[in-house]
Amino acid sequence: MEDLSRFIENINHKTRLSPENMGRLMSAFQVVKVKRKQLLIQPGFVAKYRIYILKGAFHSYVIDDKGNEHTIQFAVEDWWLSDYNSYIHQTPATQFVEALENSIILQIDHQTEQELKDANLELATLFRLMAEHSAAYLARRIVSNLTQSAEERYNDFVAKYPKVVQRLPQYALASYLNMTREFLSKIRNDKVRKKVN
Amino acid sequence: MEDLSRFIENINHKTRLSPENMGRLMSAFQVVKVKRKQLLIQPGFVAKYRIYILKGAFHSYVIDDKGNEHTIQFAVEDWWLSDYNSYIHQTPATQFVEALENSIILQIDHQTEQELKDANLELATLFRLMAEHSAAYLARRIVSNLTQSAEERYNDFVAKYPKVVQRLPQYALASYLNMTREFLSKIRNDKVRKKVN
DNA sequence: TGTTTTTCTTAAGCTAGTTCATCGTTCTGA
DNA sequence: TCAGAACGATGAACTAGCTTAAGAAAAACA
Repeated sequence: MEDLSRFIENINHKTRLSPENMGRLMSAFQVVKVKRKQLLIQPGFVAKYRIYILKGAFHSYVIDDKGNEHTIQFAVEDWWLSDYNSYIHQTPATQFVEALENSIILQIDHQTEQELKDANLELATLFRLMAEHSAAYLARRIVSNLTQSAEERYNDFVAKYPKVVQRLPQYALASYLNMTREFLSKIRNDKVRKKVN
Repeated sequence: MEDLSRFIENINHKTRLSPENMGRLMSAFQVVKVKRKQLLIQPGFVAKYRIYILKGAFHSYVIDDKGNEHTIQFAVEDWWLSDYNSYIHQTPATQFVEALENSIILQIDHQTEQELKDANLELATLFRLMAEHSAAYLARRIVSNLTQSAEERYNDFVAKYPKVVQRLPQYALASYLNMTREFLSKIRNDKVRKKVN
């Protein structure tokens, strides 16, 4: 049996649910084990699930016309993840969602989520807050992309998620930060050299 | 009196409201006239209003450490606008929201919106859908920034919003598309030359 | 445990996009 | 209606970040 205390805390941190609603919510999710490199979402298929990570790490990415991979999003323990456009609008996905480690997730399918949203005000509020927080987070990321240099974006990411950085493959972090892996390698090693001198 | 038919349509397009809820929603907004160059939101102040544009055009922008202006968002007729982080979390804004033309807007203040969200499921659903659509839109923009070249971003913008382009100052569009005004000027004129040949 | 595959580093050459400076044009507000 | 300010075009010099290539290190897995 998995430990769901942090999941419950995550929900309660957004809005207080009655015991009945919390129970209803909990039973709407199913626990799934996922092997490293396994794909949860693939371009062309509609994203059926919204995912919460109990253990492990994922990234979502697209592959552009030239065949280059671009990481759109990371997620580790206690983060939510999906192909947002595909899940919300129930249209074919454009992103891959892939496990970076052997992982354990909770997933809720779109239909069930819809029923919860329509069930009562408390549950509707929960999902409204999730969407609002997502939008606010994405807006901050756009500002960062428009205003910061590659090195600043890297420094900020390290400052914000020092533990996460060590678990991510460098090529995925580089493309998430909108630079090549080679350039990220250079930034990191220039930094080390400065410290030594 | 302003014509609110397109506003009503905008709402109905998201979710069907009962006549009572539509009335309640409508009376929560106030009509405001705004002069060109007037600021609706300024860094340091909490964004009090969510804005719907009846007539006119706005952009939101930040000013970075070096004093450079970066347009974050445009909005014309029938678009919604605010400093999303500031409005949702009621924290001090980081963005300016400025009228590009003499405009007429509808605005709802955060407190009133909160009351509507808490009033009943139908209104809660409306605001949930607005947040979900915002998040999905922002996610698409992030993908575009990560995968496209400057010229591709420009071409896509023109293809999507051909009418809007003509109303925007070029320097604002350039920074929205994450390039300098000079480079956008070059892209445009290279394009003209190609057509001539 | 060894071998295969994936990831990371380094460096040289390159280019998409920037910076700076100047000039012509178009607003705009009094 | 006109003077000042804001905006856009252009070109030359520059640079942040990319490409390519090849070897070293690390991780995966049989």
